[in-house]
Amino acid sequence: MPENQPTISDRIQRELDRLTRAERQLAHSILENYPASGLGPLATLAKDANVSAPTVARMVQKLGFKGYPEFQTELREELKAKAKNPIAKHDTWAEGAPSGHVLNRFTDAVIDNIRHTLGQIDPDDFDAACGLIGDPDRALYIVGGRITHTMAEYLFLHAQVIRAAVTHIQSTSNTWPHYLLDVKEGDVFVIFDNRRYENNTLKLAEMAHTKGAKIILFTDQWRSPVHHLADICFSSRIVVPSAWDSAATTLLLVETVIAAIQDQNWAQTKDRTERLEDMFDQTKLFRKFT
Amino acid sequence: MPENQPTISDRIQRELDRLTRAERQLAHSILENYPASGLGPLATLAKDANVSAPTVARMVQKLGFKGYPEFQTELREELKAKAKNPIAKHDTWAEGAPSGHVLNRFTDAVIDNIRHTLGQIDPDDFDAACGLIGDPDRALYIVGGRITHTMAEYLFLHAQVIRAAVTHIQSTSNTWPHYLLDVKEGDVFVIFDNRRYENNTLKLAEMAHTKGAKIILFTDQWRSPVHHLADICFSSRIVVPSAWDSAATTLLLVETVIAAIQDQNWAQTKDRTERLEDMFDQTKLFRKFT
DNA sequence: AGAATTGTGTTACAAAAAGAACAGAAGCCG
DNA sequence: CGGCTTCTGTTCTTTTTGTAACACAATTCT
Repeated sequence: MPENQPTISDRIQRELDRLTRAERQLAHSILENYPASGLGPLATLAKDANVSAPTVARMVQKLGFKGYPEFQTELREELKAKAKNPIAKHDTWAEGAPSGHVLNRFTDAVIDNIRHTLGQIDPDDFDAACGLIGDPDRALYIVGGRITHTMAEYLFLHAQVIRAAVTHIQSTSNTWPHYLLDVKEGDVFVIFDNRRYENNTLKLAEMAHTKGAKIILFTDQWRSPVHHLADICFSSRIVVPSAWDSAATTLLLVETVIAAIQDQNWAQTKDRTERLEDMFDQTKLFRKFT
Repeated sequence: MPENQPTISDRIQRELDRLTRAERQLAHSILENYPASGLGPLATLAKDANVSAPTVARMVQKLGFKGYPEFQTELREELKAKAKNPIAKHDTWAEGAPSGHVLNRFTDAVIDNIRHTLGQIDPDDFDAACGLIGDPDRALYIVGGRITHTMAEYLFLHAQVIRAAVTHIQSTSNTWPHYLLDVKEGDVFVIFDNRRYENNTLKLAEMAHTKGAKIILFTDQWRSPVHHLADICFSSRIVVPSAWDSAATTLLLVETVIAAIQDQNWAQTKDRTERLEDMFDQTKLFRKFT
């Protein structure tokens, strides 16, 4: 007896399309901390979602309840049922999937990776790395390998908005030596290298090192050989129940770096973002007439 | 501050001796199905416990609350906190960094995103999606936009190893219409589209849809307009303390999909991997002699 | 671009709930 | 056993809360 009565949360999601803008906004607010927010007074819920009270009343009726009180009553019933259920579905991420489902196994592993990785990071290293990456007086080179290339590109795309003088190098390409021509002492290399470590990447790192560039390395728990040359090294746990490795933790670090350097150079970022938007707009206009 | 504030349940139990008969009766009724019953109207609670309404009001004041509404508010807060803490017990992820450090703030947000996202995924949808993506009889097209392009590429790189007939399309490129020439009914499109949703992506989706292709969409919590055309839609929470959005959750899903379809087609994957290794080796040999 | 439709917030009203005051019941002392 | 204290339920008032009606805003369609 899996009692798979659709929960109110399910119902909201299913009707999401049929809802209007304000109602959707409200719906998300409800799901945000479900079910607690739905159990408060209507007005509070409305305020939290930045919609008017009647919107709440209307949506609730759209969902098939007679009124807000009835909605709350069913929410409480649901909560009661859930509390009664002795099944500890608390260690399950995707509710409704057995705990052995790949969704749950994989997520478990990734969360674990994150915890381990973050636990080993020295905040000072991190801040120092952000200082280097965000420093507009140093040219920034971002290097990725075959798979890590995606991480490199992700960082590149964002760094490009935040600051000038950013270059993205694919170590797998034959053309990378060209990029090294202009490297000066004090320039910064962000290098991604996970197993299986790539020879090209190591060569590139050596050259950069010789030229006196600072090297920040993102690697895995076993550490790329590049780490001997690196000034700062972040190693992520990347093991997951799969034939491949996970880049999720690395991405988390990259995104955090982005957030940090964006804060650090906020004035500049804002300006550059606006100019970028302008240019996009112009592109669109241009397209219109073609 | 490990916030080991005693829960209201604790408070009730501790005060149990100081309560009178009717109040104790009520207290037990509250604990019976905690916290659901306490979140309903006062009168209901009174009736369920076979006491009068003022008894409820009095007891609640004895527990130190100003009135019943305040009691309820705190109950809701407690519920909210509880829902947040299935694993996020970690006040700080990066030990040694203050909890306000961007490393901790960001990680918190991402874990939260993961939790929300996974909680809303229908495992059947997920399995269905994997079935389609892994089906070697259907051509697979992977589409990304400006930023999501990195996700698309990540999936592409792995899918390519697992199966044949995989194509990676950048919706930002002008050349995408060419790729649609050979699309047949039953082919599969995996489309990534986060805000700000891209018009090109929508157009592309429309064409694919017209041709009778199956569409699997990875989008954010507000859902790209493509979702009207999608057969299966996964929406990730992507909000983080940054001017940009987080792709970490999306990546987690993508990696899980990869793990799933790799299991599904293990024999094939193994074969292809070996052949790929061979080819890499040959490349290396070739280089050796140049 | 204008008209019709749909969605949304403000106001006003009705219902309901919580709190206060009171009166009756039960237990506890002399 | 009667008077006192403590507890409990009923009634009434005040406040809060939900809902309905309206008018304005946004959107869509023609």
